[in-house]
Amino acid sequence: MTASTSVRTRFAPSPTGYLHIGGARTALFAWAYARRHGGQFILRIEDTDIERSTPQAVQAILDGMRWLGLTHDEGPFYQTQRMARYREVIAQMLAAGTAYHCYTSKEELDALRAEQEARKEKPRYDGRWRPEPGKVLPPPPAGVAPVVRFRNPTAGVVAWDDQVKGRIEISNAELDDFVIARADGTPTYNFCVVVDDWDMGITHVIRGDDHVNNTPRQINVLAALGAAVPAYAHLSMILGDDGQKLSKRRNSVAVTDYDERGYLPEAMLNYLARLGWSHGDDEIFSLEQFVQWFDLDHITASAAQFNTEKLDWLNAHYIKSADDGRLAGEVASRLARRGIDPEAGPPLERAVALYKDRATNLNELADAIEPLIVFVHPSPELLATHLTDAARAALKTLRERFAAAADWQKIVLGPAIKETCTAHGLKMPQVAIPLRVALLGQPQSPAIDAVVEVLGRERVLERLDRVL
RNA sequence: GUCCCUAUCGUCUAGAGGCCUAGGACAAUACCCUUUCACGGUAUGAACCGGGGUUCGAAUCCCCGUGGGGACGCCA
Repeated sequence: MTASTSVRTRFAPSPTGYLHIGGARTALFAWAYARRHGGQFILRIEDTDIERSTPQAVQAILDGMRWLGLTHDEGPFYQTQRMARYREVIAQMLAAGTAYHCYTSKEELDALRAEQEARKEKPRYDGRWRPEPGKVLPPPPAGVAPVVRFRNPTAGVVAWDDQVKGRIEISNAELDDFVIARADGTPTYNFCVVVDDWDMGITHVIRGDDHVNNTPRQINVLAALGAAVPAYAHLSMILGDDGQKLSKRRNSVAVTDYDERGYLPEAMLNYLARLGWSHGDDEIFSLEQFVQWFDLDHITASAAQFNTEKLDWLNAHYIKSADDGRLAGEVASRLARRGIDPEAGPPLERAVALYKDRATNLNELADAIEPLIVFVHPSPELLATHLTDAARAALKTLRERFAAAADWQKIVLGPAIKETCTAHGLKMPQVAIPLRVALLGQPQSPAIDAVVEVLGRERVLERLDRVL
């Protein structure tokens, strides 16, 4: 393996809510890129907005990352713990003249913005406190704490080769001198990101599409600092199932909601990997395979709509191929949450093996297995349609055969059912369906001999006695 | 309003000028398998946003529209 220059990527959520689907995919791609190149993946918590950031949200993000198995190599770093560093850089910039104090009040700014909007112009700071050669600045108003603004270049263009979107060029004339430190001295987001990416040696910034417009500003600050400019890859957003922006009202946005809803993390990972990225016609692949294949060249530039049906399909696939012991554990905890003792029924591993081919999620699997544990007395309707006199007679015969069966195994139970059919002049479904109804309270189940076997003799006889 | 991004089946996508009468997958439909329901298998229908260029040739390149998204904060 060629020791490539060490790649360093980061995931930098702000802890104002849960780890949502879009964030999870961003994290996955940044993580995979670092893994692919034997680099480092850094987790950074952007909590400078103290009003909205909460420790619970930090924990929720950590939980989501852990559920997906996206482990970081460094961090988590917290921006609130790096304030001294930001202040230091701001002082340097002030001294170097790449930043300056601005005393414009919020009211003045509002008025300026209103004027510009009235003139149908793009609202922006007009540079009234920006020092220029030969320009005489007014004396600072007394008692006004200034903000610090970045002295953005006025000429030329900022350009970068976005790894997803291609070359993007923005004229400096479009950019204004943005605030890097508030009047109270705290640094702002666009500034912190730059210092952090610089200090942390980030080589590839893989982040959401919504940051494209911040990129030219960040590049300018990086240049003012004499820092190297990382590569940028902007991922387009993920839309909800309905084609609308993801919203907490309509969609499950927290990635851990999917855990609760019975999805396996590998299904989620596979789905997310394939949403906005492709490797030819490949649809199903492991995380390991994904890491080997992942590259920035095959990321889609346009927004993608989340499709629960496809996620369901992948989830069903991964459930089918999952280890029975693991599934039994998942089902046991889900049953326990419903107040059902998972030990009270047949061995869960055997039940899971019987049902896992037909479930699209773990909750459905638990639903299917529940009647093996808790007897569901058939409804009067089911009794009336299925437990006809002929069926009852056959089931009575069957009960005796089951009671006398030498061996409680499919190979003897299956023939016992078949022979009972013949003896009563009935077709297989005419006995099998009433038997399902009697045993499980429902007319559908996996192969009836297998169900009878897993249920065990005692339960089968007891349930037959209760119904007949 | 200004700037930026974006546009292939219902959905996710393949496609980087001829391999495309556009491929795969989910979903849909039909059939097969079957001891019911599923699973599985097979098959079918389904798309290059519109208009101009460039070229011998365009889904692929350029321009203009249109649609969608984003940004324009002492939010992140």
